[in-house]
Amino acid sequence: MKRDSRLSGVLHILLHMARQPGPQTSEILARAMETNPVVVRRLMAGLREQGLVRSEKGHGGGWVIARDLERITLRDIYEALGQPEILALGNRTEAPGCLVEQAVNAALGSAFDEAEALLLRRFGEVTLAQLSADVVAMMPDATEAMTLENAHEA
Amino acid sequence: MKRDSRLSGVLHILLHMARQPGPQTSEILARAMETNPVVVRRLMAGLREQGLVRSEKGHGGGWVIARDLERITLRDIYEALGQPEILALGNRTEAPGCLVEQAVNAALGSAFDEAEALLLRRFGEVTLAQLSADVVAMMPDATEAMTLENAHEA
DNA sequence: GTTTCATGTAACTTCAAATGATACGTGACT
DNA sequence: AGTCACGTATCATTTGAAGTTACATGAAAC
Repeated sequence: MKRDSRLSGVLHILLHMARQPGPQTSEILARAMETNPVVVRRLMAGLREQGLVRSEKGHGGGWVIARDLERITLRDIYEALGQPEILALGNRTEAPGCLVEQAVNAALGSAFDEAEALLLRRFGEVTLAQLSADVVAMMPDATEAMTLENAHEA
Repeated sequence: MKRDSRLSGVLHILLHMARQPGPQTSEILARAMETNPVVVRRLMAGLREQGLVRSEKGHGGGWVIARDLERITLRDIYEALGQPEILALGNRTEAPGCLVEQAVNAALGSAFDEAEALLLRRFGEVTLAQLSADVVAMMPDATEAMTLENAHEA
């Protein structure tokens, strides 16, 4: 099964936006992601509804982050994406009549729930500001002037 | 995408087998699972290779559990299934050149790894014997004589 | 006001992997 | 020999993400 990379993708977009002043177009962001502008808009639509970003049409339009980076957690973003399925594993039947299957569901279900809860807790602890600082920390001095245009040329 | 229910399914099969003496055919087990005998054989193939179950052809043939229930953990079974993907979420690119994406991968990746490790640890702590005891504990006295044939009629 | 730019969205295609089903071969028991 | 049951290849179905095309809407530039 192909893994859902929407969270990964949208974080990539947001961190690039955070490093650039002014609005960024879907076109530019899509090039950075090596994908399609429509994919970018689709990803960002949920974030806009939650007030995390704003978009403007026409000349000089594009996307801007609408909240302090310190006040946006990965969990906020995850939820704005519509809370995609976290686990690839699941129970066969949700409400089985068979007692055996009920016992299986109970055992697996609690393990699944714990793993999901752990991940969501982690997401809630990480802000965009931290991630953005991580990027700077990873940069050799020479690349601190890295721009959106050359970031993906290597 | 649809969640992978192989672990759930194979546990259901094994617990039914544990409650019945003698070999069970794929045909019988498939009826209990409301699926196809071929699906059962496919699920069980990995378990056989790991020595968790044995199969015999011909008259009187079928599947039997080949190890003490106390000595089979959910993790053993998970691994016998070929260690299916646990998380539905993942990184967009595995080895990105872009520093921004590297930072995203590092942050998400460690959270993903922790969640997977938690689930695998849980799996390692649960044995088939415990699950089988859970089933009995869930049964009203009247149903303790439940058989494979009537377990799914309700 | 018309052109240009950029988003908003619907509709379609592609892709991957589990699941389901059919068919046929192999080996074992009667 | 015949029947039973597993072993396995092959194909169809299903589901949702991802990619693409097309066109409408609205804003700025001219």
